[in-house]
Amino acid sequence: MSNASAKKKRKLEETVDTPPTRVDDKTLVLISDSKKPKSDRVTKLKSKFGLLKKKPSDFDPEKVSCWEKRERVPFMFLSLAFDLIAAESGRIVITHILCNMLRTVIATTPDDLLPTVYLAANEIAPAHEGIKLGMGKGSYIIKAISEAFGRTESHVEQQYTQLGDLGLVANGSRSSQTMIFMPKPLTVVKVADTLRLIAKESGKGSKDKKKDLMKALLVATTDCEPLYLTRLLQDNLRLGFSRQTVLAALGQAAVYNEEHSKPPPNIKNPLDEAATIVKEVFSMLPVYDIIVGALLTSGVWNLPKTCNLTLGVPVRPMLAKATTRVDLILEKFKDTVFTAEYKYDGERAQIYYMEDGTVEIFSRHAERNTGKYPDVALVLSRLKKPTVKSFILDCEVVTFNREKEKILPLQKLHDSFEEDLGYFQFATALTSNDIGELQEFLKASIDIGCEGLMIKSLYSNATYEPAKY
DNA sequence: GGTGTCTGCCC
DNA sequence: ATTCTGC
DNA sequence: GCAGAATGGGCAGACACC
Repeated sequence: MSNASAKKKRKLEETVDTPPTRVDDKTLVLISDSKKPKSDRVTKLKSKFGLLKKKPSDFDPEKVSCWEKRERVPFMFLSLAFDLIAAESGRIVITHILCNMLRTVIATTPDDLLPTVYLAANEIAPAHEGIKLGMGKGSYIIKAISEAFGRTESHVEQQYTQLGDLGLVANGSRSSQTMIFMPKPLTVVKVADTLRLIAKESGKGSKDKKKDLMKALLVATTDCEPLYLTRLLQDNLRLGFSRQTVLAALGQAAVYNEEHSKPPPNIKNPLDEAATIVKEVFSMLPVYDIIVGALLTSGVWNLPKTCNLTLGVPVRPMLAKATTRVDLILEKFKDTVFTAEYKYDGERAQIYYMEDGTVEIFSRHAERNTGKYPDVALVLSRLKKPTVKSFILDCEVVTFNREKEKILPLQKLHDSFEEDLGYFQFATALTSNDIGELQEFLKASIDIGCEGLMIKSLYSNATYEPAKY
């Protein structure tokens, strides 16, 4: 994170406004409103939000919020929190800010916790639902910005090249413009909902509709909102934190707002523990909707009871670590039995077979690939032994020339499936700690077009650990 | 309807 | 996927 | 060692545009 210094610099640039450029004749030219009084609300919020930076133990949500209980959380509040984070580079402080921000939302308008979490993580829907904004980071957003703020596209583009951040361009464009009437303040839900609307738009003319929805949001922004809205639209918050940090902050926030249960007595550090729980739970069931819901109704400490591996919702697949030397493997696994499998050169596939016979296939990043491999789905239903009612497979899909190539043996430990050469096979594996054998095995894997070996411990620590991302 | 660009996803 | 950075 | 950010090659599907 080359952030600390770069960020500070950006902050400076940010205050250098773009000169009020002449605009194409169809657009109203507006006068700077920087002298005009801001709404009371905003001033009040701005005078208080620095409190978010306090250590969570010294923080009081009641002192920051300046909206009524159950009232929709202003997008300004989130933006100000982002602004505070922008000046920080250490993740501990960033987590505190996020934690306090989330606590404030829980304390005032718990219904808004879910959209707030989504925006903070810069996501719009569970990964496996495949709901994407679908307009990249450039051209269409540039269009929206130029239309919303009355600039020419080429002007925006030029500023973009100069500043290297469309968010700053948006901020600059906005601040030298004034509104005929104050727009209705944006709320967190409004932004989150609109992002979904943008994502849902598809087909002919959809790009324009997406652009218009963005424009409508941009037009309603003030202060630092254009910056963060733009970055949210670009799917690139650039604040030095990401999902893991949000999850940790969510867990910590829940500890402070815990009404449901006290931390179990044997827990040393409830904050760390809660953060870990939320992160782990998310890796098993990556759906904020369920986790946030469970968190609010029954608390963090009960999360693991309600949020579990769910058929049809892809877990984050366990990842491998790369190494280039076989001897290092022996060193690492010296006290345990391990196996080496060919590392097939294909695509990761996580396959769910539900009790009703339906099949879902997901990619490494939880994209729904069910329709991509119809043959795989069919073949598994066929080769599954009748006693097996449901299953989850984590495997590699490869293309296979059935005429020329043939892949060999099968191991015995799997007795839930029949193998079928060229359709469904278990990885070629060797269980050995003989360096010579391993070297040879590695070479053999490369010879048939694999990428190397996968090493897996078989006894100690031999669990499936979802990836932490 | 064909072509070209954009976008996102795989590794 | 890899590579780099800060913590 | 971990989390986050930035980067690259290849490719396919979606959409815009002529």
